[in-house]
Order: sequence, then C-alpha cells, then structure tokens
Amino acid sequence: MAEKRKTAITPTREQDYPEWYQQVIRAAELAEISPVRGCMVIKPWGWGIWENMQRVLDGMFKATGHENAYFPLFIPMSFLEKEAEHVEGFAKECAVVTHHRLEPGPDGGLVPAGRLEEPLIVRPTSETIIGAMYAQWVQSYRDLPILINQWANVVRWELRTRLFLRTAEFLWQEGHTAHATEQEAREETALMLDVYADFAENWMAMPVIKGEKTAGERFPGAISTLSIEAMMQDRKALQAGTSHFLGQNFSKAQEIKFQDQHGQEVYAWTTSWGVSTRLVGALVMTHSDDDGLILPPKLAPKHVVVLPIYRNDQERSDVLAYCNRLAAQLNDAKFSGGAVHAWIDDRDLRGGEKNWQHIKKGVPLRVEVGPRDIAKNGVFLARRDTSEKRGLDREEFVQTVGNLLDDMQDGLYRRALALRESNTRPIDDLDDFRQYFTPKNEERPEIHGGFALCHWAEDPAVDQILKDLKVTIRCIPSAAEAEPGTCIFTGKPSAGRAVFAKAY
RNA sequence: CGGGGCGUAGCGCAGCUUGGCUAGCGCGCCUGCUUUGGGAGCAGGAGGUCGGGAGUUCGAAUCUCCCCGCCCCGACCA
Repeated sequence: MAEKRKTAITPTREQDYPEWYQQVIRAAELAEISPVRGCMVIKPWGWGIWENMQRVLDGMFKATGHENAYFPLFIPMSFLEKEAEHVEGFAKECAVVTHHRLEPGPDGGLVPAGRLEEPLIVRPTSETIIGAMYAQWVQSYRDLPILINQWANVVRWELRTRLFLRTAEFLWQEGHTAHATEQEAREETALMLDVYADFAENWMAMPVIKGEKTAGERFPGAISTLSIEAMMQDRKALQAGTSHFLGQNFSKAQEIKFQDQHGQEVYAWTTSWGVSTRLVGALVMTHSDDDGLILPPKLAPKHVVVLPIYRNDQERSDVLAYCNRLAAQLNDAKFSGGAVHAWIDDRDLRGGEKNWQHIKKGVPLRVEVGPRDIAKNGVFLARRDTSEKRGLDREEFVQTVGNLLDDMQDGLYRRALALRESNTRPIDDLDDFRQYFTPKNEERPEIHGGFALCHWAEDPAVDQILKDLKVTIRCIPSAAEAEPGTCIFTGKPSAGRAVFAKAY
C-alpha cells in the first residue's frame, strides 16, 4: 500500500491557510505561476469558471441596459495626469511603454530603440481613456446616459502577488457610465452593487455585505465607493466587487459636458464599477476544503463526471455503452436554466487515482458505473460538498440530478453564511477589540478574529490603532440601521457601526 | 521598495560547513506483466549544462563577487 494521506491537500487550512490556498489552486489545475513576473497562466479548468462568471455577469449587465465596447490597452500619460487624485492613486503601480522598436544590440541581444515622444501607460483602469471618448460623444442631454462595459485585461505593477487575488496583470470588466443628473448616477452606482451582490450570493454561493467605503479606502478620484465584502474561511475579508460614484470629478477633468434642456452647459455625472478574476480566488477560499476545490454547481465548468469501471474488454464495452446512455440522459437534464453538463472520463488511469483528481478539481458529482450497477440499472453517486456516497436507481438519478445540484448550491451558501454569522459580532470595548484581532500565537498566527461591528469616528488615532492591529474598516453596511453610539477608539459620538476585519 | 529565507529532474528534498570517482533519494513519468468499486505491486527505463554570469583552483552543486527569480514579514493595493 502506498502512503495514505488523510487529506488530499497538505497543509490543511488549519495548519497553513495561505499555503493551502496555493496548493488547492495547483491541485485543481486552476492556474500556475508563469515565467513572467507577477503574472499567472489560467488553465482550462480555471478558465472555465471565469467563462461562466463572465457569461452570467454579462447577461446581468445587458439586462440592466448596458452594452459592451472596447477601448485601448495603452493610455497616453497625459490622460492619466488630468485627475489629480487618480494619478496619485495609480502612479506607483503603472507599467510604462517608452519605446516602439527593437534593434540588435552590441552583444547579440535586442535593445529598445525608437523612444516615444509621450510614454504610454498600460491601463491600470480605463476611466481616463474612456472619458476622453465620452467627451466627444456627449454634446446634448439626449446623448445620455451612456452605459458601457468592457471586458479587458489591466496591469497594476504589484510587488507581492498571489494567484487570482493579486497579480500584475488581471482580467476584469469595467463598466463606465455617464449621466445627466447626480441622482441618476448615484442610482446606477447602487444598482450595479446590487447586481454584484446578486451574482455573489446566487451564483457564487458567497454571502456578501454591501456597504460604502470610508474616505481612506475610496477609489482614487471617486466621491463614494461602494463594495461587497465577503468572509473567507480564515475569517479575513475579501473585497469582491466595487462600484464608484465619480461625481463630476472626471467629467470636469476631461470635459465631458453637454447642454441640458434649458440650454445650459453642464458637466456629466459618471460612475465606474468592476469585478475581476479575483472572484475565482474568492470562490476557492469560500468553499474549498482540505481535499481541494469545491465549486458551486451553477459556476462549475462541468457538473457530473461519469467514471466507468471494468475489468476486461467485454465489461468495458458493456460499461461504456451504459455510460454513454447515462451521459446522454444527464446532458438532457435541466439545471439552472440550462443543461446539466456531464462527461465520461475514460482515460486509461486507475480508478482511485482518477477519482481523486476529480475530488481535487471540485467536480460537484461523481458517478461510478461498473457491472454491479448495470445489473441493478443503477449508479453509485458521490457528492463533493458533503462527501456523501450512495447507490441509486439510474432513472431516479437522471430525474433528480438538477434538484440535487440546486440543493448543493443552497447548501454551500448556507455553510458560508453560517461561518460568517458565527464569526461576526458587535464589539463595544477597545480591549475586546484588540483581543479579538490578536492571535494567541504571534510567531505563527492561527486563524482568528472575524468581522467586528463597531462604532467609530473619523480620527487619525483610529487609523493608527487599526494599522497596529492590521485591521481595516471594510465598509459601512448599507443595511445597517441608524444607531447612535460612541466610538470605541476615541469616545466621540458615532452615527452607526462599521464592519472591521483583517483583509486581503 | 526595506528586512529575512530559499533556488539541485515535472513536484518535494538530501548533498554544500571541511571543494575530489559517473550528483543522489521519494513521488510523478515511460515500458512489460499482474491488477482495477477510494490514491496498486513487481521488474526494467527515461529525465540534470546543480537559477544565470564572472572569479579562485589541477579540480566548484560546494568557496568569493555580481545579477535574476521565488517565498515569508513590513509599506502599497481589485
């Protein structure tokens, strides 16, 4: 017997959460570190998840009146310079293109030649280049609103990267809208946050808190930034999507102006909103366990893997024929407004090995089919989320597979919500707050803390305490009721509680 | 970008302190046979310019210098 490990992933979440995360991504074949510094290669299984995310989100954007378009990867440096806060926010992490030609170098290599008159920035986000176009497109109130989204890659020259969570290049969508009135733009900002929350909860099975960022956490150049915040299994917060109300900051900087009904020349009100491939990382950290990835069925690239089991050629042909009929039936079954996606894994690998591969990749359902099942016209079913295994009748399975997948989707959401709820609490005392966010083992911090709901006030003293504890204010929850209280850091009066947590 | 650690086969590592035969081990991979309902067994085999460059030396994975990359901790961030 080979060495039998208790879990498919080492270390476990408890032993070393960050390392566990990396190992899950590798074991599930989602992505790999690339030869290019800070950049990752997204592999087919990981890409399949992102494709599903794109498809669903794209449908939601269209349903709320948006259209897709595409703007250039390169942004003239002067564009970025127009909005002061914006420059300051992104300058440090910009990749800059300064040349447009390569020539043979003295040592046989290539050297850049043909210096550009004006350097080009590889977009870290596209407010400026899109705004420049909007300025041309908008002349009359009749041209508004403009509701455009683009799917694109962006580059932020990060010094410390982690697969999916923070890479130098990442993929995202960025919506950019321009409106005639402030109210309409604010409504758009809130609407898109709702879209993100809907997607997170109903497709990713990831509960989120909707809220507004504090001044310190705002997008550079925004009047207000809304976000959805999720709790990962190490109880840290992950910002999973943002929606910004940009006021007239960018339209003034970029001359996006128009004549209103009264013939007055006024500036447009703009918004921007985005989610990125970071959501794949969020998915991993929300649901997976010590045996690898667990996927919410609604975003899984495939739902059911059929594993044929046979000993000889005769059995092989019988079993495969049965499996083919089963897979065809499954692919006709309905799930989540589409079809169940099943396939037969007939690779020449031993059963146990093959089985574990699918466990690690998080395939929601595994179905073993061997001579014994055929004799009973049945299947042997294993579900990834609960590890439950049982034999059942083939027809019954085909009839109920959609419901089963729905049930798994719900179960994952409830499990994630339960984790968040049992690790969220109001804290009204600074000592309690410190204790909550201080690990028992300073050398190797164990999983600790969670979300704390506290009264607070704007004050440099608060910033310092939070910095020392490595805690951030995640958001001021939209759902919170007005509740006057006292800032636990300064004793100043507070209008309501904010969510505090350690964060990614 | 500051502090610390590490680069040896696809992955994980030993060897380095005290330079010396043909650079090893486990997993994985290939071939054959036996196997196959939860990570198979035996036998044989392939795979390395020891991260890169320069230096010291009769001789460098091992010593010196420079460079590159990765990981951890800070600062910054979707």
